[in-house]
Amino acid sequence: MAPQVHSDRLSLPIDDVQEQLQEIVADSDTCIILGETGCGKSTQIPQICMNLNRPGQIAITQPRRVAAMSLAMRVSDEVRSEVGEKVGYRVRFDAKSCESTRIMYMTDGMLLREAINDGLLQKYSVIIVDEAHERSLHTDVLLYTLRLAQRQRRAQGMDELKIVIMSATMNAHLFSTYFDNAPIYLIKGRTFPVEVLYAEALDGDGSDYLYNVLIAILQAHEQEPISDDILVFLTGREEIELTAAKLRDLNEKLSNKMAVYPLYAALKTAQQQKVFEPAPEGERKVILSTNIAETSLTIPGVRIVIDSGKVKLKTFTAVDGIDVLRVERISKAQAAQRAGRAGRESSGKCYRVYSSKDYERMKQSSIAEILRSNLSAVILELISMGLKNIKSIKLIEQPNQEMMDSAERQLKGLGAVRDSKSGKKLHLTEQGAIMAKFPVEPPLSKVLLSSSSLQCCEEALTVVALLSSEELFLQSDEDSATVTRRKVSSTEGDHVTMLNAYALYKMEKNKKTSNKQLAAWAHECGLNLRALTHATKVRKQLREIAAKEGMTIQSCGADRDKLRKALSCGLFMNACEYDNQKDAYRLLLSPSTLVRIHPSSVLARSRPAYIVFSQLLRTTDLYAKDVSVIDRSWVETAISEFKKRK
DNA sequence: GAGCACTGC
Repeated sequence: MAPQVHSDRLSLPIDDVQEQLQEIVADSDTCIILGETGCGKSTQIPQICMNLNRPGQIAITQPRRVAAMSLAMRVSDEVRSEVGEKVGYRVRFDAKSCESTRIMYMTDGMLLREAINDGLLQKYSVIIVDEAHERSLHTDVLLYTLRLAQRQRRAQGMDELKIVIMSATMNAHLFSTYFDNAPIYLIKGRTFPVEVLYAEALDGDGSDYLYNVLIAILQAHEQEPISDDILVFLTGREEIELTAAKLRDLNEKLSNKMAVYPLYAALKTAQQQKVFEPAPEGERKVILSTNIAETSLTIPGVRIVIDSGKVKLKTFTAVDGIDVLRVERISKAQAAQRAGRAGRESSGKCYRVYSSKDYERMKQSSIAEILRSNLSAVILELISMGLKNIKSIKLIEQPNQEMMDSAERQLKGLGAVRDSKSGKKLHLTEQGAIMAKFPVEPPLSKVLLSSSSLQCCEEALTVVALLSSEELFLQSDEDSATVTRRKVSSTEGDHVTMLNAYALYKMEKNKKTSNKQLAAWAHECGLNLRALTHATKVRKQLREIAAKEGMTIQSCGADRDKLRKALSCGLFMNACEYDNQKDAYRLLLSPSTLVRIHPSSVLARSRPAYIVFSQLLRTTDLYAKDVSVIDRSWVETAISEFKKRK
């Protein structure tokens, strides 16, 4: 029986194939469903699965929170119940569900967390992985754990775990191969044609793309109907603000005006929301965006896309353990995704600010996140799920051996895992088991763990929560911000400075000022309120885990040495010694690496003999971010033991 | 004295 289609929802391409889909899902333990944006798969497939009437919940995962929540609301409407009843959602810090919830929308990271407690995912009969083509780190790791869970449940004669993978029509063979040649079913999409135009004259010229993009904007503005909004893809905040300023200048001389809107994640929420408002009468909306507009935000009214062909990408290099952030060429798949943003509501146009030959030279698809990330958290999670032999890990695309070794080395150094007597297997240590419970990078879990015995857990929780959030201090020229910065600054380093700023925020919040007043206060102080509220939630979650794991939660009061000792325990691999001759720092574990303190640090102008930092990033130079002064003796033992093992 | 793309637990 085909599910009932309510008359108050618009017809979808998927409606014509409901019965075939139900058959496919019923007949195969794993299947791949391909469909372009707008075909209705994210709302309809879970309902089709529900009609199979199997016991257990149906989970459908999304890479982003907002998508999980809004899809749950839409489908609740369709089945005529309130969110949290038949259809619910679960994301970090927020959930709506009850005993009788059948369909659960959730982030893939959330399901992965659940898998740490129950590797067999027994409460679910069907798990649908949506947007699998995005290949987020969480999606890829989840696919691996699902494959394991399905096999183990089968081997133990338990209820079958049905897996449905949903993806756009790219690299489908990867998913199919990974799941024993699972059948692929294609749903036709409903998108509008987008005309693609190349800048052939720019063949091979990558030198001044920003200037070329500016010209393309002006050209499009001159030629295209004024009612068509323009979405421009650039790489980062700095060039977006620069281009915005130039366009506003040029505007003075134009008869048809442009309304320019910058758009990037670090932008204040209120300013982000401006892109959804209509432009002033008679003006054309021009949105200058990072790739936040590629998937996370859809802006209505866009009919013209201008694509720089560039993206800023972070890549982890295993040999030296350094994250590199740099501007790179996008892939063909990414170019298609960007162009597609012009055809959401009607036909559109995409100006590519590069030649068709340059396009041909692009990679077919982008390098998946799992191939360019530090894998220590992933490996720790898998080991805590019961995996003993990390050589047996088979991800959908396998990171190279250096990446795996680097993760193993880091985890051993932190005391989270150790070799078995035979040397073939890895054992989770007692510490490691607790570390895996915290949703933070392993070095930071180690900081938390160490803080328990060093009697400074309250402080460590705050610092780790802040390190898991956005940048705390905003760049601000206002005097009031400089005053605040000076007030909270500590000669002990950035971590204690963050702690002081957080204390200031808590004091202000206790005055019970309204949210509006709090925002005004934060702006005045040059503090990022979004970071502070997020850190507050993270801190609460971490504190609950710490309590549950039986850790001692105490405050060190004014004795911040204890906090810096705890930081040293988790971050000892990032300990540095000052080199007078080079006027730079050398990593104790890799003395040939020269590091500088990032100019945003409170220690940028001082030269303490020994430091630890929480992040190393190569941009124009190799910079240590979030730096604390330490005593060499605090890291001595850990360093020498690490060297011995090597 | 330089700027951190984007998600997520």
